[in-house]
Amino acid sequence: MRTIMLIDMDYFFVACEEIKRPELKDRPTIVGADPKEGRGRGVVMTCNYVARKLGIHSAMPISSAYRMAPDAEFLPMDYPYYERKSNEVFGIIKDFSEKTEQVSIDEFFIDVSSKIDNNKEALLLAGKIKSRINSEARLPCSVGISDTKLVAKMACESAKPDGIKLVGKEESLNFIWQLPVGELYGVGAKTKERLEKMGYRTIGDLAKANIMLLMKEFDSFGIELHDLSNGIDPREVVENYEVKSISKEYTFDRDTSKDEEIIKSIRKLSADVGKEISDKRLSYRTVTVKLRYMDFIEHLHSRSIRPTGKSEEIEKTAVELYRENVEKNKKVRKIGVRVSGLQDYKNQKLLF
DNA sequence: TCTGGGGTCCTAGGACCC
DNA sequence: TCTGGGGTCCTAGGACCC
Repeated sequence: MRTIMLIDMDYFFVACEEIKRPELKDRPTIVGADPKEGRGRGVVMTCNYVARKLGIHSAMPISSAYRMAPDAEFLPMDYPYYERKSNEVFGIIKDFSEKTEQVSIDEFFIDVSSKIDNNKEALLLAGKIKSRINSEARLPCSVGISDTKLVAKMACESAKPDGIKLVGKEESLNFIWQLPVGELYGVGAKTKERLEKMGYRTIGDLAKANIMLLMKEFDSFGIELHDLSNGIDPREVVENYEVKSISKEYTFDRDTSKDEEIIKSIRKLSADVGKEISDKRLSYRTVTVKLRYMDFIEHLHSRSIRPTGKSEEIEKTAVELYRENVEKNKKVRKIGVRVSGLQDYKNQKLLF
């Protein structure tokens, strides 16, 4: 029997800030875009539970949050700091098993099958991990435990905040079947809508659906939906080492069609991406420029070149792609630069 | 009311090669 | 009159996750 835990940090970015300034714990605190007196264009990344009580939540436009709580503490992202805290947490987790996986900056899987014999021991171990993260990294987290990644993840959701929830193999179907279909991992807004139109409201409805019908609507994704909704999820906990792409994006304060302004941003973004490429000693093959226009329509334009680690090539290619493709009659809202086709520069050198 | 930034994976058509 | 088949790479778009 497998036992997998998902450890998910509670309101991570703000919790990190609260370490530096404990007084924030009693105040609504938001990490995200600069609200600019309500004119800011970004969103809320995370907020603490004091802010949530006021109706604020992640992904909400920062201007709405500002309107709801103008006196809240609005903090900018300090990504390098959060990354350090994330690594600290991952280091603690790795003490408990060799089978670990970082899912995102604030989520980690750990397979503890070989460390425990029963549910009681699993809960005990989860408590130990949680309290070490609490005392050493000084951060709150929640833990979901089950025999699959899928159910561990969903159990964790219901454990939040600051909780531990174990869903045994026997109860796992009952547990997920009562949940709305949109809660299934991998089902987003679009798929949810299509599923509801087909008459499936809960994950249980989906589980009992005719697989042929699902395949007709979703092709191979239909099989996946059928499996997941029936608790079938053989995915292992595996640490994923290599990065596939690196990107930087920037949203203008106001939509613009000024070439100089846009190209200036492309240069800045290219330099930032280039810095990361050289810090990580990588080479890249493909440069992509992303343009989001004022109507929110997005276009990607990419070009593959000879593998290189040179920062200047990013800028040169990105500016070319922009000039060749930009739609002159529409203002640009957001610009992005991405590189992919990454390889260790060391290995790459052998090719020349 | 207005809608970020950083990622991953999948699909599909066309080019190109054998 | 009918115009291969398979594999891989490139580009673009879309859905999803945190």
